[in-house]
Amino acid sequence: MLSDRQQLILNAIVDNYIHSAEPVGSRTISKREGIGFSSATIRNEMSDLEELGYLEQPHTSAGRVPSTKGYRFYVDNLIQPHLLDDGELGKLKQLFAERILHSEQVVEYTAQILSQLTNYTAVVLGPEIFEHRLKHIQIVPLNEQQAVAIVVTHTGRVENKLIDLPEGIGSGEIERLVNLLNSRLADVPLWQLRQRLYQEISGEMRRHAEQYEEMLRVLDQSLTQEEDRVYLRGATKIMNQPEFRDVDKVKDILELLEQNDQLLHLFGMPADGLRVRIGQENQLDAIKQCSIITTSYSLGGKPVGMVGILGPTRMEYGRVITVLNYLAEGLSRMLTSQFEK
Amino acid sequence: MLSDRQQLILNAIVDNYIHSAEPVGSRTISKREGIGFSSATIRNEMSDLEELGYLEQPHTSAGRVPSTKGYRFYVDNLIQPHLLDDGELGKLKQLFAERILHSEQVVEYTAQILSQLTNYTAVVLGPEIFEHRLKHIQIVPLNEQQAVAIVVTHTGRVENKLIDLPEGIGSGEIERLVNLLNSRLADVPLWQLRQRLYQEISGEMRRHAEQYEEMLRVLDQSLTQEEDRVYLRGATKIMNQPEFRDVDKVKDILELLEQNDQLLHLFGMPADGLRVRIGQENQLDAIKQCSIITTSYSLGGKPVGMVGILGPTRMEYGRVITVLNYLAEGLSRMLTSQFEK
DNA sequence: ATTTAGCACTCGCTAGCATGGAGTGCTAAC
DNA sequence: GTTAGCACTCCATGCTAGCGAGTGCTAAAT
Repeated sequence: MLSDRQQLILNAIVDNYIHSAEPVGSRTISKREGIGFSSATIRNEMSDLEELGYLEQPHTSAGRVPSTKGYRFYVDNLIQPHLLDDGELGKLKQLFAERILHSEQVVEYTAQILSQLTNYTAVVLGPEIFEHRLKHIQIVPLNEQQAVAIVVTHTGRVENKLIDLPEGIGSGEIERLVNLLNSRLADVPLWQLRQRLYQEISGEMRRHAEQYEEMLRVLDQSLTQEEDRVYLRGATKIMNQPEFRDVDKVKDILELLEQNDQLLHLFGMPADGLRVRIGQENQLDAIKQCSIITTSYSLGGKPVGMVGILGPTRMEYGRVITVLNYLAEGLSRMLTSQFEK
Repeated sequence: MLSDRQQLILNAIVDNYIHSAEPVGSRTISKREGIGFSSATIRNEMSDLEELGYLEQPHTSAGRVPSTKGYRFYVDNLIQPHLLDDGELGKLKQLFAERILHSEQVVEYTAQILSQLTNYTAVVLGPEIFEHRLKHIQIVPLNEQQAVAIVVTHTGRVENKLIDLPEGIGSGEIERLVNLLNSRLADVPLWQLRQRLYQEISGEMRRHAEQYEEMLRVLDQSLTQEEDRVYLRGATKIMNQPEFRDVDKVKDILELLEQNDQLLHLFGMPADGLRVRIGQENQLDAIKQCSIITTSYSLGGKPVGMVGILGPTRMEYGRVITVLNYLAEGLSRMLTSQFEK
């Protein structure tokens, strides 16, 4: 375990490096407020910290830079709560003040504001809607062969999909089907829909089994359009960082961000709650010099979506975590209130 | 006007520069197939072409590079039709073979393929739907105050919007309203909808004027969500170009591409048909070293959307134009057939 | 009159070298 | 245990020389 003084020095080094982006030397630290030691003492401690793996030296006779392990210790033990100023708080509060908006739109704005406020790349995953309850099903025939199937949830979310109509089905039959489905399946949570659909159609409607199959497939698909849930904002912010003045590095990262499925993978949730992945801890080579911070927002205590930040390892962890927590809480509150209606 | 030989040489220089990205010297040209002159002769011609403004010299004792005026002449007079190979044609044909897809999805894939095939950034604007005819209107109440308004067009496009319900309106009334609207407004093109809505409600329903106002506003808005029509793919491709190895240049461009409204402005249509904007011809500083090629696709002869490419001024104009034309034609055909159903 | 060979000249690019400065590591003194 | 002092390392910067690609001009060739 690190001594108090080692922690003090490590903290100072990380703080300094986060803001200067330059390797920090012993003299810089010894001059800092709250550090009462000479540069020589600091040098000795730095040497120890390097040996322990918390610091790295780009080359002999350069200052020290935190290693992944160093950042990890900083994030886990040293980080201090960051207070938001009035301007920041104002922006955040405003976001949740809008009343007539689909939850998807709020999520989109969240990504926007998150990126603006932190100056890093923001990724937000829209809420999974399995908990949403069915409000209305509609099938609108377009011609003899095709129709649009529409599902409305009680939160006002609308999903639609083009479907093939079974041969020879009449508009009357479609209407009967829709009425049946609406009367039997109203208020059923979407995740139960599939199962319930099978139950309900066991009776009189059995003879049209194939068309229900089609319906099932459509509903299934319209509820699992995961890719559309990814909102990415401020992808170019990474270029503001001095350590990313190299096109090749930036290119790898931006190419990654262009792929929705990769984003879903990077920011998708195994864990709920705050999660910080620092530099080398990331699997993908392209972002081994980046950190990803994510946290989940929830609906009735159950995590349904994610807000996250991608930035350089040299990131303002304290600030970002504060903002993320604030937004996740806000989204959770908003979703929950929308749900109780 | 340029002499035949000057045109021949200009053509050779542009072709060479497009592929090498290096200033081209007189010897390079004199060695080319089909050019029977010594480097000294070429040098004299180059000197003339520079004086006329078609070429530029990065510095004395460097080769020549086409100026904007040079590219312009090349595009307008020298470009030769480019033939697509089997692999490219296959990809293109496959795109339009899918049957059960919303036109929006086809447009999205178009952007993808366009970028893949050209290795430049692709922008496609989804079709304006003012010509689409109304198939179905639905209002689904969520609670006492809110409802979702849904508009389905005869092409299967679905638009929806959360709306506030007028105080004290009953579900019976809503149903009557929806039935009325559907019976009176079916098959009306969306651009007439607003006007027709006013006509139809003149009679018995007049007393609920405010709620129709609300409806009107909603329909209006849901039909003018222009920003959502922009599909951008391959934004990072610009980084493959040797002249964009500088983060600052790339940053300006990518920041521009992040803004949907700017894209709409850059690729939006004043003109129908092919349009090439080369380098300095562009208004925005960020893309003064880029070229934008756009063409429109249409529905029944009337342009409704755009496909476009953004690349370096040193772009493979011939190839890009061929691919763009092919895709625009394909989209037009697809839309038109979808419309006739 | 046009084309071409020849040659001096220009200019960017690279390698090599000296210099300065920031920072370390070690040692000896406090 | 802490600190002052000092030699040492290594990067960054600036300078210079040499190289090479390419030009522009002139004079000779067609």
